[in-house]
Amino acid sequence: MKTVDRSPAALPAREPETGVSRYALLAREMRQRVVKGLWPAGSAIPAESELAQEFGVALGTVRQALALLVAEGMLERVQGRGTFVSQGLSGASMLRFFRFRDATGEVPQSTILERRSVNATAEQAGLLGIAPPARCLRLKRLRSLQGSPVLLEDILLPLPDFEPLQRLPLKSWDDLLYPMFWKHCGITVARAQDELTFGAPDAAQAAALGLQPRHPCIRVERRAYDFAGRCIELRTTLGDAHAFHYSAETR
Amino acid sequence: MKTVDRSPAALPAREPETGVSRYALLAREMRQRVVKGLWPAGSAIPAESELAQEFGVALGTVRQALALLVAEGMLERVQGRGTFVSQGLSGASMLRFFRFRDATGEVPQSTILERRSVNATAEQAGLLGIAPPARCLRLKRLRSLQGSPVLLEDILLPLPDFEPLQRLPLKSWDDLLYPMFWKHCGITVARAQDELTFGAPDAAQAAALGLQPRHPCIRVERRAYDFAGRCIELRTTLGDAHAFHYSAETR
DNA sequence: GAGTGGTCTAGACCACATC
DNA sequence: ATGTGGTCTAGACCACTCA
Repeated sequence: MKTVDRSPAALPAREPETGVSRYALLAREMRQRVVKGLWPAGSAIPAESELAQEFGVALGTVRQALALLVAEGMLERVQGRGTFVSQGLSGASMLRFFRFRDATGEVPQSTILERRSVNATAEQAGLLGIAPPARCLRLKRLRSLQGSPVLLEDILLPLPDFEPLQRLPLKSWDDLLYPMFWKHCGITVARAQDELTFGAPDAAQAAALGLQPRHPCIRVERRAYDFAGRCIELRTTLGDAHAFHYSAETR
Repeated sequence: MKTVDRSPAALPAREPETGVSRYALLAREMRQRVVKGLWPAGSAIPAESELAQEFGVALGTVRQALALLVAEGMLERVQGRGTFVSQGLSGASMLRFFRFRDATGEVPQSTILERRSVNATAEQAGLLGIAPPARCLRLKRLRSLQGSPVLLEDILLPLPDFEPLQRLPLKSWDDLLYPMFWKHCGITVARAQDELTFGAPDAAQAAALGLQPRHPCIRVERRAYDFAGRCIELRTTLGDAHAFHYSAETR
């Protein structure tokens, strides 16, 4: 059987050395461009045809790489308009773990109870990937629906990345935190990992939530990451266990 | 600009009438073949090239349709071997919502406490899509780890589909239910929807779990569906809230 | 109308599994 | 050796968005 003489070059489907496919390499390169800020969040990336030309591959190969990054949540495609770098999670609301009456889809009001800079514990510093003294911004935040407190949050953000939030007047804080991360600190939240457990609040926590001491609560421990995979937030959220309601699908 | 004369026919990318793409139509057809049993669970479906020939489309179009069904969990592809119809969920273990000490990854032992045929309530019949008198098989089942009861389940299965389980000697029941559905009733569980809430057990339930009356519990309400989208199981599971532990990712 | 992503074709070669 | 899915090419046309 004769082989076809392809021009300009008959490249193998995979890198012979590493065994990594070409579209996977493309995806890796484009991921780097987002992480390094060459393609900022919200901006449009070059058209498929341009990318194909730049990387010297066929259109279909570029599309395969793009599909990977779309599945990861890093890119978003809009027919007729272009391909855009994701702005990251906007809310990732803790409210999805709860169901409070007469409050479906509503954004709860936020009150910052406390804002201090502290040294993270060794464990926290390890999770955040920062070295001692591991300076952090610590927030205590109460979230309310129709005037009633529903969630109490304890948030740890590494400094100096979140320095702008240290000075920002508490009055000008928004109800949603992640858009503020982006607006004031240029930080995008790409992914959040939540661990739910059952537990009781301490006396102060119960009081802040308007609950009896030792009232059963659900505790959500969150770790949030940026597109580089770096942990950029540690958060503990407490809410009334009787309001707990979560829906999970398996397939 | 001249158009290329493609043979044998220049079909449009979409059905002009419906606006549905060709690969979506292909996927719909193949989905039907699985639902109707023409392609039974676990069997290999025809090769890509055969499908392309049968449907009169290019290979890439077939691949696009297959990718859809793989994403749905209906098909599984194995390089070099072929494409197979999924056997469905094997476990979908309730244990993923809990963390009992010294028991990670272990399959809990199952004991059937009760097996009766009952009439479903109107609500249950509606969910199961069956008409009155809505005969069902009702199971009460205790699941234990290292001899200690951990989960109490109340399961409702529509008759006559699950008739074989009505007669099967309780001794020959397996620890996992879904493989039994398939083995004895030919029913595949494609998808399960779980709703988690907080609540207290009644006296009998607490006793069965070896807990104090009113001990805090997590309640899991499950609806399981086959590939045709029909609900084929209603289940309520109770477990100690202190053992509750769930991990959720947002991206 | 120009530019974007979405769909589709008709091939080719590569890597893997099985006999 | 044969057959499978996985990767890749170099085109074409379609549907959508926006200036």
